[in-house]
Amino acid sequence: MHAVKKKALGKTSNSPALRGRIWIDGSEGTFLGHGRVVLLERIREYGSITKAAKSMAMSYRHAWDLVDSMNRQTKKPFVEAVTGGKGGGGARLTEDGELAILLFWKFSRDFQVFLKREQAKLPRGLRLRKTVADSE
Amino acid sequence: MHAVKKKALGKTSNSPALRGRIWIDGSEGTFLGHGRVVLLERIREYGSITKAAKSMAMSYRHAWDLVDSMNRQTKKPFVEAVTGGKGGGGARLTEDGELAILLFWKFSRDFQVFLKREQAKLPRGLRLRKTVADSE
DNA sequence: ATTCGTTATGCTTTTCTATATATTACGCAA
DNA sequence: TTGCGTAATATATAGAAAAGCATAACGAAT
Repeated sequence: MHAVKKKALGKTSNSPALRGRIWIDGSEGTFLGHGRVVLLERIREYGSITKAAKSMAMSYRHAWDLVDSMNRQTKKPFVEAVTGGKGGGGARLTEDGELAILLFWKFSRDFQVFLKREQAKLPRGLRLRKTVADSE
Repeated sequence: MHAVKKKALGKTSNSPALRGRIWIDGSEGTFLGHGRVVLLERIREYGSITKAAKSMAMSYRHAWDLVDSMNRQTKKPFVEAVTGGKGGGGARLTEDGELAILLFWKFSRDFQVFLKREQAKLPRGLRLRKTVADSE
């Protein structure tokens, strides 16, 4: 990471950063979230839950549970898997899964815009303590 | 472990719900979040970290850690505590703490508005499965 | 029939967080 | 001086989530 130095560091305090997370809920609770959507993208890319999980440093068990959770909550599944056969099988992203990805990223982009706007609204009143790391 | 589950009503609607959480970050990570702000309010109400924690079913240890984390990251502390004395001591919310509460709730209200607007934008395309009646 | 890589599934272990418990310090008041 | 209720701090326990591990089923290719 490259730190941009604009002026000499004086006694000015940091401006706090806004952060957030968003989800789409279904009948069992979480239905779509950042991690799940990335997982869907990786499944599309690799055609395999195993490879998708590995590419995210996630256990296969966890990845499978997430896929199963999504499939249980949709009328039409996002991922269709086959066992056995050429290459041992694999998994495929359905058209609905594709749309889900688009839907969530749209939501996510809107959210980032929201955070940026809120950031701009922050009053100068709130003074945070500086850190050593901020000096480099 | 009981097999009794909350009876699910047969919903005919399948519109997904949007959910989210927001935080304000400081030099050590989380600085302000929903739980921390409620804690500040309770400290103001009870004048005691112990009573505030109890009112939230939160361990004193955890509450103290949160207060300490906020105080470490602000230039001027949000909570001032005194040990010993009449009643054994207590804790008091500072003016900056008061402003922090207002600031966060404003952020939080804006976020709720955002979620409502996003909800309205949701396409009818995404079909979720209806709440599953117990088949056991 | 054997091999192969993946899905699917159960069980165990690790990890992280918060709770629970215990102890000391504190200072006013009786 | 003693008692009281709180702050402050250390250590231990519990619960949940994820990872790790083991194993069976599967079906095309060889």
